[in-house]
Amino acid sequence: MNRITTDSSNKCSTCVLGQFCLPVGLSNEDIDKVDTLVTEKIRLKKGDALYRQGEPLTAVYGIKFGTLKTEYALPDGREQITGFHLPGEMLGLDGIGDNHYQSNAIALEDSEACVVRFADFETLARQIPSLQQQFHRILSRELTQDQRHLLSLGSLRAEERLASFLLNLSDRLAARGYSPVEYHLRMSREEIGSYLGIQLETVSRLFSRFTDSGLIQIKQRHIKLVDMNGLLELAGKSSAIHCPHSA
Amino acid sequence: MNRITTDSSNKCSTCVLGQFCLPVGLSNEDIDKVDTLVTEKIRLKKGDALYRQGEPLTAVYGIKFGTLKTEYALPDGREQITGFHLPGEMLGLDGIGDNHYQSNAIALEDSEACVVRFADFETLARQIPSLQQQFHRILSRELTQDQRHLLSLGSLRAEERLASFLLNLSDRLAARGYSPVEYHLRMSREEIGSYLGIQLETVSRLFSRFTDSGLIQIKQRHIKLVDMNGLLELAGKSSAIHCPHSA
DNA sequence: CGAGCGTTTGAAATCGGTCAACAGCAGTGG
DNA sequence: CCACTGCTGTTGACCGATTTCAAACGCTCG
Repeated sequence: MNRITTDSSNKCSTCVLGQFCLPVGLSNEDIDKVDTLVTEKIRLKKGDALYRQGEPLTAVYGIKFGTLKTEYALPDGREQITGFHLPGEMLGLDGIGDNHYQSNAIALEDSEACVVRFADFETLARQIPSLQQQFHRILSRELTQDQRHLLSLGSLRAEERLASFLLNLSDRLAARGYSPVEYHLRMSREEIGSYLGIQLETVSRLFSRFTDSGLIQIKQRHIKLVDMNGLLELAGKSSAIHCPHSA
Repeated sequence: MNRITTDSSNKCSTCVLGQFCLPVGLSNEDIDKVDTLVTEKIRLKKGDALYRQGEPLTAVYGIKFGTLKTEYALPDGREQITGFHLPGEMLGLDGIGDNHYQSNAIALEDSEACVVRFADFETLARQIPSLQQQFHRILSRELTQDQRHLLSLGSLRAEERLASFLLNLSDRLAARGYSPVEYHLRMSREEIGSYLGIQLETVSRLFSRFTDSGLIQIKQRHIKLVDMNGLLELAGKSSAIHCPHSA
């Protein structure tokens, strides 16, 4: 991981991710102020940590590009992946509570994160109401996302969990301009399993089953959602656990 | 449920829950300002909803006394309880993201909640840095709490989940001045099961097993934690999923 | 006192986990 | 260019924790 200073071509004011990230709803003038806050970026290679459990919080982060996972590790070796994070999403928010990050954030591919120095950010948020509001919305949606995840782990069967996971990814990628039906899984079967509270073998078996049922095609980590309605019926026989999210 | 106007004897400035709620870290002068914001309370009878999924958000709430649960309902009838909430904790935060509450908040016993009109709150938070900071901390801790819950549902066995649930309650009650070893469960076996992602029969069986092992004594919903260390070992063979929380 | 939950307990069924073998592909170095 | 090695993913067989189904009990509240 290495820190780089943001050059002028690389500011929030020109970032296409503005619609997902902090600048939502800000005037150009206000975005310029945010630019003064975000003067640094961190480049991560696959496997690098953006931050680790226990480190003091100095900043929160916006993902510029790439994919990260956040995970909790238990002393006995087990670990739980609590989220996969795409460009425009914010990371490090769980560290605000006691000024130390609560989880590890690890890059699943080469990635880059914008550094938002948190103390400065709070000051600026007091001056720009819509920045403050957007930050509250982001935190709140993070809560909603986690609660949907809880619903998945607590109430759905393995099959349903995997289907809604695939649809959730699909939606989030689509919102970012990627194909909703065909994409690359940046995470291993084991990581998917951890996220969904099932074993990697079960993930693999389900992928095979979904393929046999004509729901998906999958080759390595390249997946194609063939029968969206079928997946929807599996996942959300119930509700749209996968749908809204980052606005 | 009925709304009542806060009388002067019932303000944040005199509330013993200040140490858990919004006023943490505020000067007396600033707390007075918060008082002007919280002019109303809602009294709930057991079973009443403080808010329901889909209702527009107008306020967030601080629990004055009582116990609430928050739950997600799936169209097919299944539901997931995402949290049990004690005095001093804030509710409704998941509604900030899109201005509509995402879950139902239901009283498990007669309870009372302080109404924090959200728009006014954001305005005041811009004027009082430590209020803003405390709000961020509360949101962030809520995230941490949910992530611990995810860890529980995703990585622990039924036995471990129940043990850490009991210890988590114990800690939170202790922080509020109640006995950490003996308390009243406000929720049914079914609600515990929903929260932990297991069936009510499993909860019941585990209580019996814990009793036989000399870990607890339980009569109806009155529970006594006899062997804390034993429970700790079960729950947190791994880590202290139950420990920190609301500061 | 009776109705109706909520809870306990047992027995049978099952989903998913565990263990194990193997296949596929990627990277390394001869 | 081709073994060699290691990691990731697939598949099978068996096992077991938890669920499901069912029956009975005992509070609690009208």
